[in-house]
Amino acid sequence: MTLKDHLLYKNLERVLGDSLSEPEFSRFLSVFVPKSFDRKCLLTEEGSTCRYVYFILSGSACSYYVNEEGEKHAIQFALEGYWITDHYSFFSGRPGLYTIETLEPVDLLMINRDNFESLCQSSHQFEHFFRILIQNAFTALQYRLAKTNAEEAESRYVEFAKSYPAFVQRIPQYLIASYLGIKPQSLSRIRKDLSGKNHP
Amino acid sequence: MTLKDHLLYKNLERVLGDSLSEPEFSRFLSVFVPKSFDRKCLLTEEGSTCRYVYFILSGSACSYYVNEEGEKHAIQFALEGYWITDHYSFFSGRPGLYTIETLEPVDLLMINRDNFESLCQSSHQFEHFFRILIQNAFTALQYRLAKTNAEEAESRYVEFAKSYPAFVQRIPQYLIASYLGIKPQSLSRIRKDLSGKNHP
DNA sequence: TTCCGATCTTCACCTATGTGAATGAACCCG
DNA sequence: CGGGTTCATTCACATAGGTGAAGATCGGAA
Repeated sequence: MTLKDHLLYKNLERVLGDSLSEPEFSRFLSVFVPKSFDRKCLLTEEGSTCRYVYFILSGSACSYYVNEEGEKHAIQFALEGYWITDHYSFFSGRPGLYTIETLEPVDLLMINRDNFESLCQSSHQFEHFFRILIQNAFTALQYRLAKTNAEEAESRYVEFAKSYPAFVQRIPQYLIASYLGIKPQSLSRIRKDLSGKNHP
Repeated sequence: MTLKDHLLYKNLERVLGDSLSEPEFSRFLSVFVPKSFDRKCLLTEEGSTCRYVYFILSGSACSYYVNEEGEKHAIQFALEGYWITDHYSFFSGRPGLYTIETLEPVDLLMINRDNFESLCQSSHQFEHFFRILIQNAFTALQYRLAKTNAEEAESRYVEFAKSYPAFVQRIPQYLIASYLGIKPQSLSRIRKDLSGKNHP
């Protein structure tokens, strides 16, 4: 089990290739703090500043927006190997818009704003990594929004289930429903209709 | 009229501050190609690779997704001082998902992928700029998606009109409707209801 | 094992938004 | 000018998805 087997190393390697030296990665890793949480813990809460970016090593978490009716609307799901934070709050320092909650017991690595910005300032390579990371996230989010506005709930669910089968297994359906912009009862109805279509 | 009055300089300055020297900016500017378009020109088209990132100097443009029914769904509007591209296609080199069309006659600057990537590789400062740029775009997009899923059409329109009054002036309503995820007739109805509320 | 809270399903009914068509206003471009 | 195209508005009606309530299921805590 070397440094290069680290889940975080593999994550960086996917963008930086093998130009990432072990000592450099070691420096990168050293500014992250490891921590574990039970399920149903809040990593950050709407209204409070979100002080960390989290990298999930095991377990799962979810960020969500709560509207005036108190309904949770999932923004992002994170399994092992995923990054998650309240970008708005983390980068602006302002009170958070979203809440991040663990869905399963979680092991993670966290980095605060100062360390994040010094990593980026001290190393062009790390800044490049985070540029690509957020660029990919942006691309995926834009596609999701296009589909949300252009397609019906049923086809959004079908595409979601096909693209993220692991989420369907591990994330409660009422959160998946909110991620798709519908109510749990509607998702239930859609799944019933679909099972009828698959076994006619 | 010096270099520092350039709309693009001001755009960079907002992120980089005055650490951006004139010679550095000059080098940045030199890899952009200026071009003008009439209204209703396609800068890039669904199915073709999007070869450029565009920076609008004057006029307006819109990127949109076309679903199977042939309906246009606005992704982004761009006025002077805005950046626009098909991120997916530009960065992956794959056939585009979106179409970008000018809404008014446009003057713009365009940069291709090779020049974009060499700028980022040759200068930590420029890579930093684009990291922040996309990070801000991501943050705004995430908020928009949260609102799309959590709020009704009327309040989405009210917030949109308040946040982007210039868009309401210059962008056709059927595109604003599609941006909000509704039909033009529904936006028309919403505006009628709102005018009733404002003048009771 | 039993109980309790959390989640999922189903149903009957409701409403926000979609649909299709008709009309009129605005605006190019000849 | 003038006629065609594009866009906004309105209306009557249709429907996808929401609502509220009632059970059904299931897993964890005692």
